[in-house]
Amino acid sequence: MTGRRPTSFDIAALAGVSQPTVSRALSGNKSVSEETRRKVVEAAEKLNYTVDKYASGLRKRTSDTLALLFFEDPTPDDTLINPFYLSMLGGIARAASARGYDLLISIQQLSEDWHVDYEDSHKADGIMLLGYGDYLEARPRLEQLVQQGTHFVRWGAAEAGQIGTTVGSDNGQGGYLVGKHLLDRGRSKVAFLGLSDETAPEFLERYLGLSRALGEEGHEVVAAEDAIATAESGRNACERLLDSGVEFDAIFCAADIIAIGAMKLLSERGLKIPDDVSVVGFDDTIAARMSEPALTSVVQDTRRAAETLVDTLIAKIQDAAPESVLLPVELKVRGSS
Amino acid sequence: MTGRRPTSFDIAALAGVSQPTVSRALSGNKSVSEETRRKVVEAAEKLNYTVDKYASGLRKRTSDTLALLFFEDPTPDDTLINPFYLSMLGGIARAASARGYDLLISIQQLSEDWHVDYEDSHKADGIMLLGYGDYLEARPRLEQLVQQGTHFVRWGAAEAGQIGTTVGSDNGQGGYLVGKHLLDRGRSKVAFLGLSDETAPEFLERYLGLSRALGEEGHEVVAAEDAIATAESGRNACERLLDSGVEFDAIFCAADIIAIGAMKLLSERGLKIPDDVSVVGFDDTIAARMSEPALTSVVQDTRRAAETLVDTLIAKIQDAAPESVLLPVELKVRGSS
DNA sequence: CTGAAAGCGCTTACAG
DNA sequence: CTGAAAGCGCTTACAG
Repeated sequence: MTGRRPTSFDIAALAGVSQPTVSRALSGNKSVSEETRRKVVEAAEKLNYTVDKYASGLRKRTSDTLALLFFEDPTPDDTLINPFYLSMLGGIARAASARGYDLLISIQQLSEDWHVDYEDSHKADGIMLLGYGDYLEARPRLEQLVQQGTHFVRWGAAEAGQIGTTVGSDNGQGGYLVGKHLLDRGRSKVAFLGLSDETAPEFLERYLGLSRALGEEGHEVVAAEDAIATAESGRNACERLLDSGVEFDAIFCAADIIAIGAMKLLSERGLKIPDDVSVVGFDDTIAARMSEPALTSVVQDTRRAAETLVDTLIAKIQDAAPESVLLPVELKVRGSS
Repeated sequence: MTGRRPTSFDIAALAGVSQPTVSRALSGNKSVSEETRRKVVEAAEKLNYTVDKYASGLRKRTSDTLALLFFEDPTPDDTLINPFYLSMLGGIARAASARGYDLLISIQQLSEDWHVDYEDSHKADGIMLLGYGDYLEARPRLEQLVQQGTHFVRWGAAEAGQIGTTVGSDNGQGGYLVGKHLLDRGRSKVAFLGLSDETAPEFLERYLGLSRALGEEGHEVVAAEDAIATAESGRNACERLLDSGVEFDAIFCAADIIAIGAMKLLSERGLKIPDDVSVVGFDDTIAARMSEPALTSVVQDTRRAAETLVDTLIAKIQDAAPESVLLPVELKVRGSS
């Protein structure tokens, strides 16, 4: 550091006003005259002054910071964050910044004691939870957050009975669109790769949506193999599906990354996509668009999702008690179906 | 929010000691007796107390926070961060956390006035710069950082003449390994997709490494088409390459994501990979491993890169003046070559 | 090994 | 519209 940082007293001296006036001028306080504000801003620029976040945070009792907690999928091999969550990062960072908040990031294991951090130690005014998978395991912790009055918003399944405020895509509608589309294409023996129980509520909603669409035409899901959001897991699930001998003419994967693994196995086994099997994913990631053939997928509006998440959290911080939000999705049909 | 947060005075009262002793006990100060520390820790746990980051930061004049600045590639269409940088995020977050630092994130446009932030306003003790592409444009800003005494470490090209401390992969060695490998496979008419000028020093190093390997056998790069790190750009560059009529039997793409786009175009044009054209990428992303055929690529050790970046920055913060670091790379041969 | 005192750099009533 | 005063919750010399 070239000398010490300038403080508001240095600015005050240079501008010929008192120190509190510097604070008022720079925070946009209405009562400061334009003339005074101009002098202060000029002095601040000259000395390259910025308000000390820690002093200001201590006094105001707010941090102007949001925390983003990524929860890792419990992958056996490596520690991986679902690419879709990662793709939301940019939008969240931008949205937070546009609204005057800094963004603190942390990667968490579901097993860790994450509830006592961040807002408790006054690092953030509120918390966003992303990629939180296992509903049952985390339930007590979410309840504790609610009880402590912590401001938080969860990304994920937004169905009734969820704890706290949630922002998420309309997963049920997504699954339903996929079912309708496959039926349109003359495919009625649809298998599902993903989790279809309460441990992964988003995947479950997608499954139920598919099931509903098929049911309307008198069909049902012919098979469901468990897969978590990794290509490896998708590949293995697809292998179990093939080995089970169940007949199918389409596969709906609960995430693109699962579909990527499944498609790779299918082509290794000599199956043609979409002639022998239609494949559909969810998330519309880059990998999906670039696969061969390009993957039909359910699009979530990442930018809007990110903004909604941030805005909802800020509303909570301001005690506005916002509702949970369900964002519309869209089906993007490509070569794989 | 259930009442006000407890302070160190509350803990002191409960533990029957003075407030400074609470601070000492919790910060691990050696002079506190074990007996006293135990009482304090017990009281702190009982009241769910954590040290206020803002008060502590103000007093200590350090923030125990690192800032990570992502620079977006100037994509024409959408705002995208190179997937490779995103893949480093997890490792960086974990490494920072393991060393007792919080991590602040920001997405930046190269054009913005990013130097006056973060350390200036005392939000972070140091800054990591990732995905910084245009060397020439950013040079004056980096020089200003150095001049201001800001603690920062850059990820990227680590060749001589770079400003400040840099941590990066041995891109030259990577390009060289690719050249050798292609020659081994009997391919000598190698085209390059990426940038091969100073605006993208990492890409340039990869290009030069390839060129050196080919040169040792009396060959040279047959063509170089500009591409930035997006699939779209890779596709376009590959199209220009094909349309140029230049003969080639291999393509080295400066990033996997470029290769993904190029491979897609090649197969649309009916070219077989690797029979007609070998394709090699750089970064070893998931998309590369999952493409059809799987992409030969240069592997950067992401975890080690992330840890080295964080450790180097912490060393700088502690005024240890660390050297720039060049990390070894490895070639992962797969079906595409 | 522990306590009393000072002060980090701000913001916000309180006066005028 | 502006200034003098107090205080946010800690950490760190300074004593003892």
